[in-house]
Amino acid sequence: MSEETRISRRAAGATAETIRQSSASAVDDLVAKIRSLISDEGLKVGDNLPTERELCERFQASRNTVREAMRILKAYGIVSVRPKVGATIIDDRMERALDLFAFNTLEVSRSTFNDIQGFRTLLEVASVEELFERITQDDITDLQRANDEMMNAGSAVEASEADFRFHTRLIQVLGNKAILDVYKIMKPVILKIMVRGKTRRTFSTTTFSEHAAIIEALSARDRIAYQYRMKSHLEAGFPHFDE
Amino acid sequence: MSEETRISRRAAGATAETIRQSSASAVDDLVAKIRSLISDEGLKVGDNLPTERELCERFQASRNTVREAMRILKAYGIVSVRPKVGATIIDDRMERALDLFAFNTLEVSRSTFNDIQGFRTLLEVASVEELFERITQDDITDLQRANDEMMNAGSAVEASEADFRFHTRLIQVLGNKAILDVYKIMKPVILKIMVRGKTRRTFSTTTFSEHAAIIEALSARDRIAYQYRMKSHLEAGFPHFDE
DNA sequence: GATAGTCATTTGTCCAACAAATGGCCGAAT
DNA sequence: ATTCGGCCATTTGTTGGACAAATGACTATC
Repeated sequence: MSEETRISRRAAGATAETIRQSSASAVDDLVAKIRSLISDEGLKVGDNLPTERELCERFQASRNTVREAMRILKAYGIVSVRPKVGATIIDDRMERALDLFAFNTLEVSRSTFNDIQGFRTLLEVASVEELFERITQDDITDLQRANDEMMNAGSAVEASEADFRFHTRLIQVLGNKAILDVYKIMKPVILKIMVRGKTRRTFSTTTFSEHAAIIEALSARDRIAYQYRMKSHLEAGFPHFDE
Repeated sequence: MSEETRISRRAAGATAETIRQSSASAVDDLVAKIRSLISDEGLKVGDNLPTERELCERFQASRNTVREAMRILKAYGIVSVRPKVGATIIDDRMERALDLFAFNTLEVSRSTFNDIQGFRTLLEVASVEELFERITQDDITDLQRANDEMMNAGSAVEASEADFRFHTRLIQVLGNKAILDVYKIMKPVILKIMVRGKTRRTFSTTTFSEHAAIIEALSARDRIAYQYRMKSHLEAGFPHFDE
């Protein structure tokens, strides 16, 4: 490296130092600056940030620094970055916040079972009005397919995956991203609950007909039957968790 | 750059490709690998990760890739990085989850508002049976206290905190930890929704009487009145989010 | 008009160097 | 012997530059 280049680099560093908003690192400053940029320019979900190289110029930072800042914004669910397209503003903060809890899957205790199944009862049974208001024939077809896949699964684990897919598909009908995210986050625990005390055979007999009965109630637009059958279905695993 | 260096780089890239766990980016893979490392080695809070350069060697990645991965882990509240000391394992995930929404840059979008309030309607309105089954005089007393505190709050922010306390106390009646945790995670978003289009005065007039009416319905064990009033209360902020 | 190919742009990864921070070591002063 | 200050080695922080890979846009061809 030539001497003059080194000097100019040092000078650039000193300049950045004086401009620096806080005493934090250059990356953290950059995150703050990009945040300001978003609010100052009034950027909304769907809009694009400047390219990385433009951000380098604008804020006098190297591209690696910009990239580390972008990684933070990505981790926060603020932007989605794609090659050629650039950084698009999104709002996945809720999903990210919930993600943080999916890190550890501990043993499922009786009380955890009660809490999770109680939660699911609220989401899948108490939501009956919204559910019946929105459900279409396509939804019912998908539910039937998931149930068939569960019956034909090769193992208990595969079957429980299909079982979960059935319930997720039902939640999806509500059209509420926050609820769907929460449901997905609970997946590891729900899977554990599903396989507990069951064999591959149980899925293709008992569980399959319970699902079929639920689908039938949905088709017939029979709220009472739906609520009764879903509630019973969710309580079915209860005896396996006495502790 | 010499020709042989270029070739070796290309070869290294190919090797990484074959080893790569998923089809995701090298950084995402590295995050997964470091997480595996943490659980495989049984590392606990307070322990240190290998240095960045050691991670480079171990996982055949460049230092920039390692650093971007570390930024993600930092953003997730899994590690704390200090010069000379290195990356120490921490557990700030809960705190980080709450921080996510304090990220003021992004306004609460209309769709987020709809999702969150829809979720809350499910939790606070559709849970009416369970709620009325469990609620005691002590619960009602606490609700009244929270409502009084909201009226006497010194600022809109303080009032919204009390407002949130009121609703959290209600959720608490359900006795379901999973639901309560999820509600707490949503706190920052809910707070934003609460202050939207409101002044300190609004809290001590409109919001206060809405809460009072809800408490009255709870005391009178009037399910229908409770559901109607809570639903209206949750929908009150709706006009402020037309976009 | 549809389609396959190329081209340019943008992100993704790598490398090498130096700056800055800091824990630990060593020596001097008391 | 102990304490304090300064030096040193180690580690993270930042920079610049190069090339690979992905992909949207444009163009030529049929």
